[in-house]
Amino acid sequence: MPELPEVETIKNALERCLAGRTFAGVRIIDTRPVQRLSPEQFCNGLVGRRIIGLSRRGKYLIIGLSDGSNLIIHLRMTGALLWNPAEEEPFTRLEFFFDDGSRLVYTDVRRFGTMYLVTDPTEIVGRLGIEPLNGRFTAKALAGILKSRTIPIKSALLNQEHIAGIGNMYADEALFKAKIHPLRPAKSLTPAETRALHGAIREVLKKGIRNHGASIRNYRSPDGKTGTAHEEFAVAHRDGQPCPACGTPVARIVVGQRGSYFCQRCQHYRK
DNA sequence: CATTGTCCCTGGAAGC
DNA sequence: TGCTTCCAGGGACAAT
Repeated sequence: MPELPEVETIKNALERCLAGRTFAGVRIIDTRPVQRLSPEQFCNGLVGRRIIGLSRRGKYLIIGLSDGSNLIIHLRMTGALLWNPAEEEPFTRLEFFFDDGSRLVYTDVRRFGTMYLVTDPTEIVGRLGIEPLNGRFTAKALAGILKSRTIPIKSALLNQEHIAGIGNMYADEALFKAKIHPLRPAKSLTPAETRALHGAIREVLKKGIRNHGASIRNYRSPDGKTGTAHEEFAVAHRDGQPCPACGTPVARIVVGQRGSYFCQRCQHYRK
């Protein structure tokens, strides 16, 4: 499941592949991912445009084009972008062809992924909250986000309108690192806990990027490889395995309809 | 406004 | 072995 570190990894890899290339064609096998535009409008808007640069906002990948428009892609759960795959990829939904004969293949088993072609990116990403790796995301900023909210802290971290890019895996990892129970009301965190969580969020995301993302399910980087971040997860998707800190088996509960992994001992429910 | 619930989608796992 | 049912989950949207 691509979250911030996975999308950042994809962006970095695709930058090297795509920079300066011009779209020569688009093959839409499944129209579902293409939002707002007809397949014809989508193709016509891309063909002939050169790629200026790539960026990321939350879990969205933004590909800037020479005419000022932007191709914005969200991979949701199982979307993947593969650069010049050697073999035919299963679940291919769409293919982009470039002027030099290279191609970018979009696969998505569950067909939840979306793509947009817009002039103004804020149309799509304008509602997103603060970037957690931006310097403006301080412990104080986090405190401001949490102070009035009664929802479980885990749910608050997953709300993209508060903080952009944290998904299920990294929320669990950050809460473990800060020793906070996922069900604690967001507003109940002490200043010390808020500072710990702020640092933990930044650390787990940076570590995820260093390890080129986590491959819990279908995530692959554009070269087809899997990341290694999941190998160093403490609790995420590790129910029953020993907590790296105390050895207690990792527990799984459901918080806001999402499976949540944590250590009942290290993340004891206080207050 | 804040919060909760439903839906989308499909392969793989679990159950019978 | 083979069929059926359940589950995962980001985010849009509706309901409360």
